[in-house]
Order: sequence, then structure tokens, then C-alpha cells
Amino acid sequence: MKKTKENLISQLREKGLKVTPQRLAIVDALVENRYEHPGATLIFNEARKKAKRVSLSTVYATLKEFCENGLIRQLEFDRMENRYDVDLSDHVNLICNRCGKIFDYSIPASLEPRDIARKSGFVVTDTRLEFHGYCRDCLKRPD
Amino acid sequence: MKKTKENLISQLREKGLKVTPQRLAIVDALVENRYEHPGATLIFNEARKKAKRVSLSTVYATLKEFCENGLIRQLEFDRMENRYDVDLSDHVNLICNRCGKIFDYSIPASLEPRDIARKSGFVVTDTRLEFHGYCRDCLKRPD
DNA sequence: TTTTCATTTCGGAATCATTCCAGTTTGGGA
DNA sequence: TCCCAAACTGGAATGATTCCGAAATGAAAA
Repeated sequence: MKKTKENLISQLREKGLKVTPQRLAIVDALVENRYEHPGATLIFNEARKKAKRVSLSTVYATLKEFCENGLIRQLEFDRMENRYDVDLSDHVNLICNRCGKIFDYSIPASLEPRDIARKSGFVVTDTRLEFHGYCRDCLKRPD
Repeated sequence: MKKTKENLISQLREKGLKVTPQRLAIVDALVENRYEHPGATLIFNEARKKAKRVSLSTVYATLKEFCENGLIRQLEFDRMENRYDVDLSDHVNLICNRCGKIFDYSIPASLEPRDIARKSGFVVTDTRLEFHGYCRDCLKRPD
């Protein structure tokens, strides 16, 4: 399930999205920095090195497009810019309170903080579980 | 574990925080709108009705203060202002993609989307699990 | 009750990520 | 090669949140 550059590019074509120099540069940045869970700014700076012309607006638009087409996943935070993840498999994000790094913890038999600490060395101080979807009322309503 | 107005006010005193008209109004707003998981703006508008003078800056500062002292909990989102929760017990937030309402789902025997849908009528389309804490490296480093 | 001062509040400016917009460019199918 | 919907650009706009210096005020001590 390792997501490669080629992999993402062919997904682009499948979805009928155009393959532009900007998008190639952004794909590169995403894949090469996958373990850092890069934000828009980092992607912008990296993409700049590859493509002569890329604007920040384009980076935002492109990341949005990629998310909507299921190529990548957006991680949303407060007081930190959004981060993007090419790994779509189920996993837990371990976020350090001090350095801000984000670690992947592949899908756990147990979600007990104690178990996570034992296996990954990461001490959990705060848990955030969010399930997004549709509530009963909205499911009834058409459109 | 039901958090009352009095409850929060006495916590204020315990922590050595001053009890001001603004804070009383904010506590009111938090408790009375607990099920809506109010954001700063809603709290500001509600608090205004009770205290003659409250500024938005104060609301933000106060909510931050309350969070740091463990009186309430901040729920962070993207493209939506932060929300605040007086319920500190473990629970899952079910967030509707369409209407944006946030439902509490008290701590589940199972975190399987299927089970949640069956029990709460909420259809889960996206799961976000975040564990905040300290990584191995930061635990080593002093300060 | 008055005095005192650290804490709190104020409001307006500043910040920062993100989106919007209107005009220009371009990938890739015909 | 032509053509146009899709992409791109950069600068302005937005919106939540923080910052800041000055003014106001709980509440502890005198």
C-alpha cells in the first residue's frame, strides 16, 4: 500500500485531472516528505524548487483537489497549519506537545494510552476521538 | 459528574482565579449551552446579555485560562471556530458533515463505525484519532 | 473601610492560515 | 494546430485568534 509518485500521478489521470508541472512538483513534495506530514507552506517551498512557477494559491487549491479526490488526507489542527498525509490506511496520529512532530501508529489492537506508551514510547496526555459523518436528522433530509 | 455553574465557580476560587462579572457570564454561557459545544463567538454573544461589558478578547483569554486550569476542554477544528466542552469525561465527538452539530457519544464498548451507527443513528464517514502527548525524544530532553 | 497591586479587562491593531477573485495561461482532446 | 475547460497567478479579503499598552477592579492586607 506504499504510495509512490507514479501511483499518485496515475490516480490523477484516472480522475480526469490534468497533469501540470505544478501538480508534479506538489506530488513530489508530498511523497518525499511523507513522514513529516507536511503542511501547505512546506509543500509550497519544496514545490518551488522543482517547478519554476508555483503560487501558494495553487498549492492550496491543489491540496484541496487531491483531498476531494481521495489521493491524500487532510489532518486538521488548531494553532498549527493543516497537514497532509499520503498514507490513507487506518492509523492513529501521535502528536508531540513539545516538538509538534506527528508520528504514525499503525492500527492498534488496543487504543489504551498505556499500551501505546509501552509499544511506541509515546506518552499520551490527551486523546481526541472524532468521528465525522451524518447525523440522524441530516440523513432524513434530502439534498 | 454533571458540571454545574457553582461547580465551575468554586473551581475558579480553588485555582486562585478571580471571580469577575465577565467570568460569571462566560461560565453561564458555557453551562447553559453545553450541548451545543459553543464556540467563542456564541459564548461572547451570550455573555454579553448577562454582563454589561465583555469584550471578545476577554472571552478568548478566559476560555484559554479555563482550559489551562482544566475547567473545560477545547475541541479544535479546521474551517470552524474552536468549540468548548464542559464535559471532561471520556467521550467521542460525532460531528455532522452537513449541519456541523456535534454530538456526544459516551465512551463506547466498541469504536467500530458500524456499531456507532447502529446505536446512535450517526453514519460515520471519516474517523480522526489523535493522541497528543510527548514523543520519545522530547521525553529525554530536559525542559 | 481603605489601600494596594497583581490580575483582569478593553479595544484596536496585528497575525496567520486559508479562500476568493478576476484575469491569464495551458494541458490535452478534437 | 486549434480550442476551451481546467489550472494557475498574485493580490486582496476573510475570519479566527493573539498581542499590546493602558485602564479598571477583585480581594487580600492594613
